[in-house]
Amino acid sequence: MPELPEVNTFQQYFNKTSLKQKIHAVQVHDGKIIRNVDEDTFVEKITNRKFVSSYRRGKYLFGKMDDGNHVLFHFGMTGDFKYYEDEMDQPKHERFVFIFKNGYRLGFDCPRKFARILYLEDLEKYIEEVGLGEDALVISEEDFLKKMEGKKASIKGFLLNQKIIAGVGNLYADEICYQTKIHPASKINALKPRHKKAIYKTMKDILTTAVNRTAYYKDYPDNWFFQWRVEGKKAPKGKGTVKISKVAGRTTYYFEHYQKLYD
DNA sequence: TGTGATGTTGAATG
DNA sequence: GCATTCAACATCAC
Repeated sequence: MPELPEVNTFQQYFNKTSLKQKIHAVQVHDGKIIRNVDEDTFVEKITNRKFVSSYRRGKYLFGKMDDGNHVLFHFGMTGDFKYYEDEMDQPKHERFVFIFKNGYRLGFDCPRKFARILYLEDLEKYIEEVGLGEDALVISEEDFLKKMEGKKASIKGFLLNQKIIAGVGNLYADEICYQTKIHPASKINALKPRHKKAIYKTMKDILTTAVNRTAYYKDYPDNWFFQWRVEGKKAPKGKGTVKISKVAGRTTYYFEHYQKLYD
């Protein structure tokens, strides 16, 4: 489930469990998700190092090691960390694991192998190459509005584009559209300034709330859209029923008439 | 059994 | 060249 709030929770978990401990060994069970170096290099570069800090930008989490190099964790759709001691607790789809000197392990679990792990010697260069946008919780309103200038794409496509702003994924994009009463297929160039400002503010509010609640869906406010992600489900107060369609190539849920289409 | 799923990429399209 | 869309990636659950 890793969008910005989830990755933020992973980061806290990583910081709490895995910083400042010497990495005694690295075991790779399936090297396919390590994208830029081979397994042996990965193991060699990380063994005997320790993580000293972490940096999150959007859905990307960078672990900084004591030699200044980084490991990038991108969780794809199903990536997850698990810190454990007993080998019996190894997650089912663990792809690699860091074994610390104290005997504990940080496993990287990922059923679908959409995650990508990179060993990086130049963090800035990598971010530049990928063209990764500013973090959705960091970007200023001014910059956000500037990014919208001249864009004709759907608002949902805009929010999902990690090169523009980093961190919003499919579920939170739908949530933002719902809370601003804007149809996700609305064109950016058809939106009024007040709509654009509302989208910015709502995005920040939603992400901040989600982060504060550790991305735990069950703790989200009752009036959020998450619970309505069921096609045909009836909503109270004349919002109609939930519609499902494809916008920007992704499955999209919304209230057809309640959320106005600007085209 | 077939279909689609919280993400990203590079190729294809307009 | 630019902005945008789409199929592909690998596996599991319904």
